[in-house]
Amino acid sequence: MDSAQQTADFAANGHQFFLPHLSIDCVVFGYHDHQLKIFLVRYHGHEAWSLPGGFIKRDETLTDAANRILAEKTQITNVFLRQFHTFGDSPTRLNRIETQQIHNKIYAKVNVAIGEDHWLSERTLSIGYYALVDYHTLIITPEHLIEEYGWCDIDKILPLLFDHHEIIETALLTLRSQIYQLPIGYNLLPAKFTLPEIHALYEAVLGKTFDRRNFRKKLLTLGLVRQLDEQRKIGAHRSPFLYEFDLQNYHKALEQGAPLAY
Amino acid sequence: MDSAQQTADFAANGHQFFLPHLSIDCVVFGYHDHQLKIFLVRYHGHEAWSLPGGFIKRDETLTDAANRILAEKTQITNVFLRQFHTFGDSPTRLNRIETQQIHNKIYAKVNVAIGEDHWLSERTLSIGYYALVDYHTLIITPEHLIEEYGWCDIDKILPLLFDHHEIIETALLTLRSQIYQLPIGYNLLPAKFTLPEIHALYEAVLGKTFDRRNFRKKLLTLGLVRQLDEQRKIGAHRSPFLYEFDLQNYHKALEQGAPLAY
DNA sequence: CCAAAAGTGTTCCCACTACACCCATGT
DNA sequence: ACATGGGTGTAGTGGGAACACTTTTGG
Repeated sequence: MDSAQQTADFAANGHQFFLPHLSIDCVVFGYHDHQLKIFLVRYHGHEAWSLPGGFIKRDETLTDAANRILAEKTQITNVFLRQFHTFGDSPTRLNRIETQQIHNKIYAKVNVAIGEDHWLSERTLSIGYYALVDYHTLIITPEHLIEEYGWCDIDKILPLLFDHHEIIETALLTLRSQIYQLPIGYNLLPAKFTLPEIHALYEAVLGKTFDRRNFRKKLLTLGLVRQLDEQRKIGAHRSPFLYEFDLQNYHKALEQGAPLAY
Repeated sequence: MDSAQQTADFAANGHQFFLPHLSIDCVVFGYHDHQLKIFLVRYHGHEAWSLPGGFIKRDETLTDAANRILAEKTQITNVFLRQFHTFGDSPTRLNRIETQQIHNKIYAKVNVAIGEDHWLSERTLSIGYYALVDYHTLIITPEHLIEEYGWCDIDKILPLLFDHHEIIETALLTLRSQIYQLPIGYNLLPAKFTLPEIHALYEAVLGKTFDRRNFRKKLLTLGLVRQLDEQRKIGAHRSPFLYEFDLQNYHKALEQGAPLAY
């Protein structure tokens, strides 16, 4: 956990180590209980929530920065992480006073006043990345300024700071359009999963329903999954078979594009 | 045309009006003579060519900046212009000395020395936009520092500064993948065009061949084009029919996505 | 035995594919 | 007449879509 001192240092000297005017925001998608979810944080001094994000070090590549920021906030590494859009149109981001006030409230926690000329008050464009992670493997590294964090259902997104609503909206559209060209699932499901599980995942992500039989046929035809000889006990009902991804075919599909479209 | 004085002023004071660390580069696609082409410029002091680009004003939205930069360089407005990726991984861009030297050579033309601490020597990420324009409507506004400019065949791209090769490569991949979801053509062809023309355009963009009959069938089935009652005289051969886009269906397809895939 | 969830096969149809001959025009 | 390029139709097939009953399991 960052100490108050470290946090205050960042506000005072961060501009020496990080590029100003640019940030990275991560839309972390998880999946649980038939619902697509997004990981959000709430900073001190605000009712509104935010996407986890950070700044780019002056001597670090953009890709490295995105992975580092995600790892810092969630301890997740080696994850599906993709840039999807850069945001620089929002009126809030153009307004220095608004930007200053937002940061000022946050840093009040460590008794740092963010003035109008502070580097954090300057206009900042945000480079959006989205990640697909296993809902369960998320380990949070609480930062000093974060009061609360958690998963939020995709259809019950709370009020957000800046243009984070637009960023989530765009990320979701990107995810939905890329799912037609790329297989997903490997990053959102446990290693072994049942057909109803991956079926419900696709329905949750795309927001529509698919025929069970056709869905299975398609996955097997594409060779994306392999049926195992095991079943899962789910209590009072028939035991579903377990499946696993065929990683060879999966990665081939990732590279070449393999529509799982209906 | 920018005067030498204005250009020198930009180098000296540009950082007051523009955001540092960020630029916009435009990949302008045109189409002519069965070839997909890209508009390139060559700066003073360099053999290598560059994409037309520029900086974002401090009080201007990102979208406005992209349109302004394209308009400044090419006089083109109201064009299909889309952000596709932000580049920040290239070693050249991380290397301050290389960046300084490149700018130094350019600005030698106006007798401005770019030092190691000059704002133009700082690390800059580039936001890539691609545009589709009519090859013939391009009117160049020669800038003081530009020695040469012109269209370059997509498969004969010359040596380029920075990571512009990677930017073009990514733009082309984006164009090719989006053509499967979005109709193009309206921005690359004259208002009235023949079937062989749009057919050859698709072949040039996607780098493969399509059956003439199936291609026409698909376009008409989708309702993207309308056959007109006119023909074009093309000299010693049979006169082809003219077609025009059905803008209503065209825009519907742009919003909803309409694969023109084979 | 009942409720809840999972497993499974067939038919239809449309859209993609492949394919070749005739027509118009200018020289 | 001929060379060049443009126009046009049909038949086959494979993949997506629609559709309902049976099996398992625990209570």
